Amino acid sequence: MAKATIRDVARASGVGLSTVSRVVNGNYPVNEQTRARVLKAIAELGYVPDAAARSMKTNRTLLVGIVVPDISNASMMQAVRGAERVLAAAGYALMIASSEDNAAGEQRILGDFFSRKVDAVILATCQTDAAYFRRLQTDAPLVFMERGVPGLEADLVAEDHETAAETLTEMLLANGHRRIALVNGGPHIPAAQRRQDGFVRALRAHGLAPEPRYVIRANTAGSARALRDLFTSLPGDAWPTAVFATNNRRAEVVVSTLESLGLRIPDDISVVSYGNANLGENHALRLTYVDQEPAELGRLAGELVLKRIRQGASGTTGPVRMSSEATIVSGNSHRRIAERV
Amino acid sequence: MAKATIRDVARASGVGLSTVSRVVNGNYPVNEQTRARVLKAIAELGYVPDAAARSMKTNRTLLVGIVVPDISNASMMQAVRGAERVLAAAGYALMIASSEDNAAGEQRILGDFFSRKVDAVILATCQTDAAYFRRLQTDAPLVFMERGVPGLEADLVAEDHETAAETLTEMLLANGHRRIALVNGGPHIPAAQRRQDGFVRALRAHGLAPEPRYVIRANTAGSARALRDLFTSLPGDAWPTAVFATNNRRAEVVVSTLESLGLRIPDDISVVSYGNANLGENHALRLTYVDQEPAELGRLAGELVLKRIRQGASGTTGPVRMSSEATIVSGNSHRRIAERV
DNA sequence: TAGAAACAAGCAAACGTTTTCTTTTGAGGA
DNA sequence: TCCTCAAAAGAAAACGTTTGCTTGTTTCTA
Repeated sequence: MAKATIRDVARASGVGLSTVSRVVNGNYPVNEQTRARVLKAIAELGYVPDAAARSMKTNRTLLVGIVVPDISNASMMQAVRGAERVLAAAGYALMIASSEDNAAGEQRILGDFFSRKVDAVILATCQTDAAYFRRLQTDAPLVFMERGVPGLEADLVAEDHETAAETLTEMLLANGHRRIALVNGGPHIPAAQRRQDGFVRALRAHGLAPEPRYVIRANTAGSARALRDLFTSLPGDAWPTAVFATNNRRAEVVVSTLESLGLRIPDDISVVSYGNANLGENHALRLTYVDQEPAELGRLAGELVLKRIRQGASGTTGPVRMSSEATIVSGNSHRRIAERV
Repeated sequence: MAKATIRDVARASGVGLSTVSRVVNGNYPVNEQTRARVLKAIAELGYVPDAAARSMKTNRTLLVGIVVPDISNASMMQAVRGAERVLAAAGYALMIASSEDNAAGEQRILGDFFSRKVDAVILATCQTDAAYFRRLQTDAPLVFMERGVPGLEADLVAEDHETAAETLTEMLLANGHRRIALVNGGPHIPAAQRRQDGFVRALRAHGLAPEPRYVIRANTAGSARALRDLFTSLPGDAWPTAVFATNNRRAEVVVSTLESLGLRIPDDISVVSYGNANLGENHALRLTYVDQEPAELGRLAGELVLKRIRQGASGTTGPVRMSSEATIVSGNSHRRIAERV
């Protein structure tokens, strides 16, 4: 019961090696009777084809590598799960490694993956060396997830921050809000910038200009302070009627800051967020937010990878950019207000 | 620049194939001069050994499979991360797949892993078929994580629920508490039973018997109701002075139930928990809890796997059971009370 | 100076498949 | 009855390594 090889099966069923191979792979016609004999032998010997030998001949490993900055980050892992679902269904297994948000680590991992001849790689990169990736791209399909590389022509699957933020802002505007505060991350964060662009675009579409006083850009702790300052420094009738927090951590501090100022949500002020925040089991508030659906993102990445693998070197369609559609989950943290003249 | 083989390197540097192999693997002495020549050729051709061919000869893939029920479960993934760290350092890559808490899925995955000749498998199983696993064990080291299989002699890395619960209870007792309520899951959950055993053991060690009225066993929603009933049905001087919630979800409902009863934590009642609960960004309460340290668990699993791989078939030490040490994180949700006579 | 030991490096045989090419077999048509 | 043709199955050559065995070249000892 050590390890049965194709040879053993051939001997046991009295056929040649090629016949066994054909039965296993089913890519050539084989007589029904002999097929049955072979299958029986396979079952009896518990034969399982050796993946290494097989991929040496076929040059395919049925292996897809995936690199993420942090393997314990929940949203990343949901994306991985989405990708895993579609890849596993197609017979691909997933190799995973975490770069620990470290360019050197990422390169080490990619080197390992490529020496293992993965059929493709999904990559949430933490570096921006376009030349490096251009070299890699020639070896196997490379699909970027979540973060792209400036100046690199490559497949990218990422949420559409701008449109999502625009849609959410749109909704506030449609609910009569005109003075909307944006609590956003610093300008060096690309995603933050894109979300702000969407926010501004929605305002502009309504003929409004973003009011600089209402736009906060700071780290999470700074955001809390700035928001408090905003409310304490302005007269009540100049207060924003809604606050847009651009990520979940910010949403949490926004809620607690507003509550500590004695404002009730949504009666006194509406709050919406990009991404769902955890307000705690007991909080009655259910946030209105843009659902990021990382699993959907992963699914897209997985399907793109499959497509690329099937295309092979041929039919080099140009790089593709895909986004999951932004959906808004409506909670009870916002309300319609009377439009002011 | 297609794909350089060892043959190309040999030709380019004017040596035999074996010499190149020896340079690459460094397991045989080779003249310093020729080694330099070979290394130069390797660098120039961008030669990378083919993992498939290599593992066909060596029967090692440097691949470890890991199966979890849910790839997006945070604590599982922290464990995976812990394992990944130590395995990556030893040159092993990780194949991951999620069984979706489904025995058939798990077997499909394991079949795939074994046909890929993984060097070992780490498994958070969701099935209990000991015979099935006994067969698998002969193929490659199999280390169970978190959940074991009754009746199976196998390596198991799991938290020591009993000791951890005992230690936490111990701490309450040392703080003068004598009437401690346990809010626990149903009896069919093995981990719940073990935690309760630890709880009881600590009480016994102090000459106390568990008071049945104080022990709640129900699902999360039922726990909330039962706890409320407990307090409304008992006279105030028979109330527990502390509540031990056996998991994070329960801790959350325990806190909200107690608060809704008008009890202040920790002034009126102490609360401790097995595992950290998320009380929300804004809650001033910081729970006292047993830290489960899943990453540590993963690290242990990874190291055990490495040990098993190194042992090979030889030195079959009996199956090992390891646990991470239980550490208590002390928050402000409990306090010392005056001992009663 | 001759012979033995020590060291370097090459040859070739695996490892377990897939696949091309060839052979065998049986059936159908003339 | 013979020939042709299709279908089925076998033989053997890869795929890119590792490694046991062998050969060739030094260097040291006597």
